[in-house]
Amino acid sequence: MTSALALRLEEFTRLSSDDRAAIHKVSKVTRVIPARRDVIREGEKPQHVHLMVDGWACRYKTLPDGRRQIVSFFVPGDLCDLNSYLLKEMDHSIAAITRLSVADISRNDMEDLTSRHPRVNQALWWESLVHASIQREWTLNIGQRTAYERIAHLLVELFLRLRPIGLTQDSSCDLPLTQTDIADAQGLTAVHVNRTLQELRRDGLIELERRRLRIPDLERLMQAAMFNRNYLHENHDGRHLDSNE
Amino acid sequence: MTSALALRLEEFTRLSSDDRAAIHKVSKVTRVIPARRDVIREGEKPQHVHLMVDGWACRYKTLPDGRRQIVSFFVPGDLCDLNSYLLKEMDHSIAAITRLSVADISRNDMEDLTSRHPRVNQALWWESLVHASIQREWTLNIGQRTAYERIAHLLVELFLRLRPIGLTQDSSCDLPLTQTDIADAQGLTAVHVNRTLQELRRDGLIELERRRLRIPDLERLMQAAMFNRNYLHENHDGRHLDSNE
DNA sequence: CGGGTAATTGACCCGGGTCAACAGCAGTGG
DNA sequence: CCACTGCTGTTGACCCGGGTCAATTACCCG
Repeated sequence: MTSALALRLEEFTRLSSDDRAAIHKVSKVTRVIPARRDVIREGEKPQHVHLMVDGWACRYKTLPDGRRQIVSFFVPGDLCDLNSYLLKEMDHSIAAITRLSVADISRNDMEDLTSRHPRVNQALWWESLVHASIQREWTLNIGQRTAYERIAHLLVELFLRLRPIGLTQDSSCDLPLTQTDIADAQGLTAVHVNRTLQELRRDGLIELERRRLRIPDLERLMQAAMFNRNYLHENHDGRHLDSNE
Repeated sequence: MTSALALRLEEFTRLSSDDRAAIHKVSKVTRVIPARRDVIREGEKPQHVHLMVDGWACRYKTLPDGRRQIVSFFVPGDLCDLNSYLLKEMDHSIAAITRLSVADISRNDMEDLTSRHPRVNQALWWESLVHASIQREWTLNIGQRTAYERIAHLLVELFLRLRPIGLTQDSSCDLPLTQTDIADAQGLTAVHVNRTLQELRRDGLIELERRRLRIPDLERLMQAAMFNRNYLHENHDGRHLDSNE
């Protein structure tokens, strides 16, 4: 079975079976974290690259008075901060949303992987550029979109991120987020998220219950969100690489 | 005279005079852009790394209906997206705020610099991690802080970023942003920024006129902003490198 | 069945938005 | 030197999206 990371990187470039094997080797689960527990906390010293093998997680920051902002979600195949060992301490925390299987990859293993597999190396950098781009889109999202657009946008983004790693079925997917999670991610309150989700349902844009999301008409939801796919830098089969040299 | 980029990188690590010379060579201004003009636009293909040599710029994104979000500010010594040539097209635009001198660095020159100067290479990665961290802090800022806190936070951040590159004088600095710029960056309206700046002045936290900012008591302003310096990952003299191996 | 978390609802409120007028000031051209 | 233009900053009156508080109602799981 192909690892989520390999599937993800193949969004950008074609990998050899050798590349895939190397990725597989590095995707070995080293820790299983119960839902709602921290993976690593602000202030700690980053030692490893964390690869999400299975389950969902989020990055969050808090203010002294307890206000909390989720700044990103992680799904399988995502990894946090390639080079983070350069930093003295974490500026944020990472928490499991579901039960989470993580591969803690050492700096050495990472260097092995990237130096022996230039294609993978490049794909990893692409991955981190995409994450930076997502972060910018979130800034736009929270800064400019209305609650209705914001939530629609988030749902589309997550759906599109789950697709290449095989975690969607047709027009639906699991969505383990609580309304409070969505609220913390979008700078809203849970109450307002609840009301806005009802509006989205009423408008026939989504069906959502029991942690299960269905998007009857993706195009229409994207329109409601003013969703512009370009920020995800989907590449497919790496054709672009050849054309960009 | 030392280039802003070198000063910036020396926040992270000590550079040899050889390193500094290499940075200097790459900091040659290739373009001067009038204030308020785009440096590069969403949809274009990124060809170079852009190094801000002199003047201010911003990254922004827009929605189809014209809403605009500034997602970052650039000051001298900042560079955009080390590896952006991996992407097919820009997901955002960059605009000059003041008259702007840019060094467009080719992929080759970049590779020369990084392969021949490992210290610089590492420092550049640190730089990009810090930018990612700033982006996350902005998400927190817009998502959770009040207008008053937000603006205070932005002013502190900019002041602290200007300091290592020698663009502050004691407790003051030039601040070429208009109130509309601040509004677009913080998800507010210019009207509200105006009122909030007045509050900040009234509370004696800032003096601001004619594009000149003075912060009489930085500590107090930081407190008002709930400013936590850790996200800037200031390192000083690179002592940490030794301790992290 | 009990206890806890997540979702929902209602009543009310407020931070910040909108709209519109106006003032200050810099640069330009005559 | 002044009039003109255009941007930036300021102010006032009014409004609304989303917040707050608090009570219920599902669910979930042992």
